[in-house]
Amino acid sequence: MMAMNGKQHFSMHPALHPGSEGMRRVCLPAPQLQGNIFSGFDESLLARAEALAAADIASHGKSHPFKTDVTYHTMSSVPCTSSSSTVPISHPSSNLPSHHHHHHHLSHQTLEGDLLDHISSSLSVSGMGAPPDPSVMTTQAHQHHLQMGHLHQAMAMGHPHTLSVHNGMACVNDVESDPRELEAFAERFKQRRIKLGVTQADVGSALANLKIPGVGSLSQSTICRFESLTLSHNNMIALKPVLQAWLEEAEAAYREKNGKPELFNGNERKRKRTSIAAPEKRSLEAYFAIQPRPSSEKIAAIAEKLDLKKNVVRVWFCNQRQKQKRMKYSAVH
DNA sequence: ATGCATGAGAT
DNA sequence: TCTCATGCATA
Repeated sequence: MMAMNGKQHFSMHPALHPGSEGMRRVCLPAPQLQGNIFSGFDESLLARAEALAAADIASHGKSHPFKTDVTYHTMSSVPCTSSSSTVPISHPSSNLPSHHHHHHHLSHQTLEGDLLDHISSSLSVSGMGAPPDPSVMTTQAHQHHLQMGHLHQAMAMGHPHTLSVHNGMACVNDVESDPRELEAFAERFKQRRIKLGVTQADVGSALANLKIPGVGSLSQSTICRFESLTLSHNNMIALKPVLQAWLEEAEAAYREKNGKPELFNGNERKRKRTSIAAPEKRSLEAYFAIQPRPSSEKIAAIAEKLDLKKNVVRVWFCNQRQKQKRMKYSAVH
């Protein structure tokens, strides 16, 4: 069940962001300086990675007749339907279909296997979704929230509720929410949301009805990710008060038998999503294992080898990094 | 529930 | 150009 989807209000990006003063960043994310250990010879490692990926494919016994299975559709962003263009449609379609040139000089001559050892180990690590390099994650996912000053302000005013600030030493003055607290809340939230018979999409739309300054609607995706804790720690912290506010209001309305005005629905969809074929994806993962942050040149090279658009590869790496950082069961629990 | 993408702001 | 918060489209 996840049929109806109808959200399109937005307008919370600018307000949600830190603003411009120094109200946040009490603690900065851990500086991820890794993967550079190979900087000297990552070129060859990249080549090896690909070879490894290929071997991996073979070992899986499902080699493909043609590796150029890239099945990306071109996205045709249809402006908007005449009626309500609430969507900030202004995508100048920054996707310039720069046709790939053919002049790569990436020597992928698998020479031996001395390096394969540690490559494969790192491969298996990242491939299995294991904790991504503790040196980068540990601190990152624990303490530092304070992000949307506006949001917090609004929440604080609307709800003298307070959550839990009984700590020996408070960071600054913000709500101290540890992972467990969030996890618990997320679970409660989902449970009660379902109890109310409201879908994730509904919640997202309904948020706009809260009239909280700087808070607009959210998508089903975001609500879903909140419930499953697949958002960054900061994001979770920021969204919690808002969702909590909604929950309280919704339950109050429920008791009064007041059906919440569900907003409207009516969204035209027209857009195809790029899909990277399994073989290519495996290669990307192999590359990522040894170099999560390839340079522009390397990205270009990889893109060429895999016959993917450079931008697609770049975005893939960005998303991969994000996933690696997202919460869930990070470290401290 | 998740993959690929956009955009604003930070570097 | 990257990071981060989010979203559309889709499995």
